[in-house]
Amino acid sequence: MGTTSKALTLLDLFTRSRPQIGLSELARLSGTNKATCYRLMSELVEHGLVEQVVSSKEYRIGPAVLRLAALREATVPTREAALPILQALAAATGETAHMSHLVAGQLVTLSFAYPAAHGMRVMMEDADRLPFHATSSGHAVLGWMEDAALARVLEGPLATAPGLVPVTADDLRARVAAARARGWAETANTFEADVSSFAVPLFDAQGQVQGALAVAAAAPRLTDAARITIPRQLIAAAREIMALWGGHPPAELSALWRKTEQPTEKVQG
Amino acid sequence: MGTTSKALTLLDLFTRSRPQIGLSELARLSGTNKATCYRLMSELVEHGLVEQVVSSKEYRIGPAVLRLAALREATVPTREAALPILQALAAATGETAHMSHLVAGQLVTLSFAYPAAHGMRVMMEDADRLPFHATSSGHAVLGWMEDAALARVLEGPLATAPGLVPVTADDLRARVAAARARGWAETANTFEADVSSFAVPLFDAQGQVQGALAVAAAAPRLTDAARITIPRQLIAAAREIMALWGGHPPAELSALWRKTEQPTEKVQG
DNA sequence: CCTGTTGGTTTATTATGTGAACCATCGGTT
DNA sequence: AACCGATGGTTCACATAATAAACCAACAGG
Repeated sequence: MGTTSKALTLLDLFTRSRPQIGLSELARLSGTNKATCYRLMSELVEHGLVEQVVSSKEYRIGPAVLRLAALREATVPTREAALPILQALAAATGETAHMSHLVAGQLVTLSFAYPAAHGMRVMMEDADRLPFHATSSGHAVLGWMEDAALARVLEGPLATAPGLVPVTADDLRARVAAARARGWAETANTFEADVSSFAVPLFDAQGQVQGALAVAAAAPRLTDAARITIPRQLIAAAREIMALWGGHPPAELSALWRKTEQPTEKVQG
Repeated sequence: MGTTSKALTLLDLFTRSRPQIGLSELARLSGTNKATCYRLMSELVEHGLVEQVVSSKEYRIGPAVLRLAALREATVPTREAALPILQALAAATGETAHMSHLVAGQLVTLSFAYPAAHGMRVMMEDADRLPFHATSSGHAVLGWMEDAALARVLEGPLATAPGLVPVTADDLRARVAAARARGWAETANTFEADVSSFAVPLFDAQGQVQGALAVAAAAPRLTDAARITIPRQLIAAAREIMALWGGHPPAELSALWRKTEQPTEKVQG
């Protein structure tokens, strides 16, 4: 592995639940030598990608990423442009909507919107990685990635939090297949308790999966009617978002979506 | 120089005006070998910090920075928290307000706000680096950094755009000294034509300069009254922003600011 | 006063990154 | 078509730069 990759791997260790990390812990987590780790972090600090808290000497993500992010949004406005659509989706469904992106093989929630309607909401945190195996977004994207992607996930841990629905390998394969066959994915109580989640994949101009659009609904108030309308609203919103990007779903998915949107029409050979 | 630093230097080449760069040009700009450059970029791509446009093969900033930026804002909400204050400042002054941060020795505009009032506005672009020598923000921060910082700037080019006020070395020294002596900086026609700019430095909890808060006013409509009120409004807003961060100006600056805010009171020994 | 932390530094060893030269491909000119 | 000057990408001998282990000073708790 290249040295640069090692340094960048260190960045991946910073998460929402672990935003500041000391040198020793960082070395432990990354499996690198402390001296190595120190040097790498020093270089990251030098460029502002990471900064060191003066009091505790812990490291945390630095201000340079803000410039890069602003520049990214200026060149490829994926996030900001999609936000209004996300908000409309949240308003229409009355549930939390969120969009996640496939970055470096991981699924990262980058934007979300809450409905104004209900007091109870499914809360989301951005900048968090979603596990492929336990989220509808994960299933939705896996359905349209190379088979190797699913294989990689199956090699990893498939644990769900205690009290939630466990996911076995066969289970996951079936869920991903179902997501592909149906055009959208649905999960319940796999990632968060009492949350039912619906998701569709998002594609770029090259027809590559880029991420997923999802609605996370409070299970107790999920009606049968909502079970039918939410996928339709998801599909409509996904189309809007992809239109912004110049992306489009593969023909196969497009056909599935049309069936979902117009369930009364029979497909005519 | 470490390999990681070289890779990160490549990231710095992407700017607002040059958001996508091909391999050869990147190697030229960075002064590295093409093969080296290729390998470094490949590693950056692998981690999503950079992505390659499929059609042109050019590189651009990748989606991974969005996660990092969201994480940064979640850990240290400098930008988002200050935004309302910035907007209030823009509204109060009727001019464009912007905040820039000192990151890795460079001054980067990270947020700005426009006034609703006037049709004519000084436009800003975020994620752009401000030249120290030609901006009031630059003078403001240089006044409170180590002398070496000013020395470094004096070593570099002091050019201004054609038609604008040129800045000599002595000039710059005098301007920085004035900014320090007065507690705020003021420039006219050095960075943009017909723009007068006012700025104050911002400090963190350790008393280190972190950036600058500035108001960029359209010179034609700048009244004598505004010349007096804008610095006061800047100071008030800077105090608010620093309060959010837990920062505070050094005692010397604090005293200067008090004099500016209450110009009628005589300082009593 | 011992023990286990922490962040940080030094060293010889060696793995890693490097630059020059090379290829294949593209788009425009002659 | 043949040529030119670009481009992105690859190869390989060589030297620089990264590494791991051991060490240090400082701190906290028992």
